[in-house]
Amino acid sequence: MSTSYAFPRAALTVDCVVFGIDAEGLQVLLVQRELPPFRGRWALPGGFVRIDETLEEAARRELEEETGLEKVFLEQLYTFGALNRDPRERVVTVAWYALVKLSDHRVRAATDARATAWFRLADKPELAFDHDEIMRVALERLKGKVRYRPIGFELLPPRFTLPQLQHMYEVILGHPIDKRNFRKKILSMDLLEDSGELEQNVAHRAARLYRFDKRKYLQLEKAGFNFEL
Amino acid sequence: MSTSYAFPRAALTVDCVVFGIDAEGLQVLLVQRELPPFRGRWALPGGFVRIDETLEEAARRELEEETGLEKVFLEQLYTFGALNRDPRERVVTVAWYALVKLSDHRVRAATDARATAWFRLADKPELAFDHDEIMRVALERLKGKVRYRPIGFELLPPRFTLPQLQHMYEVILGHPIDKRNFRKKILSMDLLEDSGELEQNVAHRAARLYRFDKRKYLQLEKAGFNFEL
DNA sequence: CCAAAAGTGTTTCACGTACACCCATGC
DNA sequence: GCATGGGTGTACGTGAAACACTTTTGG
Repeated sequence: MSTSYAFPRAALTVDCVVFGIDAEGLQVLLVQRELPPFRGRWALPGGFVRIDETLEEAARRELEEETGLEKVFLEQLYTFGALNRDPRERVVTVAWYALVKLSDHRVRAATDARATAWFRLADKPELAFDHDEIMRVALERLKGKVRYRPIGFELLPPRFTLPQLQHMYEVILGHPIDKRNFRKKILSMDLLEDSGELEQNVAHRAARLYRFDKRKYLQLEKAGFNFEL
Repeated sequence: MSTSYAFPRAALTVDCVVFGIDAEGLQVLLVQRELPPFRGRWALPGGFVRIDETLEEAARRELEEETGLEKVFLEQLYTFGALNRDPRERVVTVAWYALVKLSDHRVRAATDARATAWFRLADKPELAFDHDEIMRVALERLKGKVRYRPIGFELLPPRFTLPQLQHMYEVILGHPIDKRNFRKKILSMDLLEDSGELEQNVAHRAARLYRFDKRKYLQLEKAGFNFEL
């Protein structure tokens, strides 16, 4: 590093890939651009990093401003710095991915009037900038990480059934899982607490509701335990 | 994103954690700072990103300028943006980690006269800025990734012995590995090509030299194969 | 011939995988 | 009573882990 830096500087932004899940599969939260470039196109929520906020603060602020989401699970994904990823000027973006409980956020609740919507991955439109590429990387990361870290629970409500949990893994990993083997494995980790209650309003036998015991997971992790599949 | 960006901008840098390995264990390549802040302290090689180069180009350029290293294995690590990580002003750094074949780079070969040196992880000095933190994250990443991606070969010469390979894993993972089980497993992957030649100048039975067959690995990977431990 | 490290097989046990039927509920 | 999905157990095979001695080479 040299002492001063009188050269032109790249602009710095954050962008967030927000995943949710429901019976139809994985969904992403997008916002519609009101201004050029890519006016009217859908894009990842995001924006410029202010000089007095950290990268994570910027990501959370933009999420809140553009989509109304707060206190979501958020992890840094990758930083994209291709020269012409923004047609206006040099912009480097630090991308993040977020996992939210879709049931809590079905309805738009942002403070401004910007259009935001959930899209199924399958019928998502072509996005502005290099946001399709960012989404691809985010999905890859999610697929990889969900198998060895218990982050999938962030996509489910606080109490969930084993079929819901299994469905979440099937959707993300992209292949069916044997029901008995899945239950055996996940229950053998001893990380799920039986809430004692049952699903309501289903037209068939009601499933038990479980809670993920994060406290116990963190203890086991310290002791060398590794969550897997 | 808004249209223009008249606000003060953070400066953007890259920093590289360069790992090498030898009989004594893992080593990191550091450069000594010639200018304030942290004048005289050791730091990760790195520097400002130019407006007309990508992040990876910047990382490779700085590596070459400061340490003479070229064409090394390089992957993005994480982007650090704490508010006061640089005492002068707001600086966001995109950190990378590199794996090099130490044997090729024992000797300093950079074009400028800056002091650079390899340090064993154990007796590395306290670094400038938040570079200790960056190194910690890099080491964690290396430990995690070496088990499920064949990146460890980047630390070894093109032809290496099985004891060398095993030693590399023992050093990075931090625990001893059973020789017979290790050989059985690594050879069963069918990714090592026997060069037909033997180690030279050793005071004991010479070991066979193998090559990692990257071509075959890439094929198998496409077919769904997963490297593991 | 001694030191030092390379190389080699087998047994055991745990875990992953495959697989089919009964149960509870709402309509 | 029937449709729908929830819930359960076992047998088999593969692969991880534990473990000790012989071989080669240089000094």
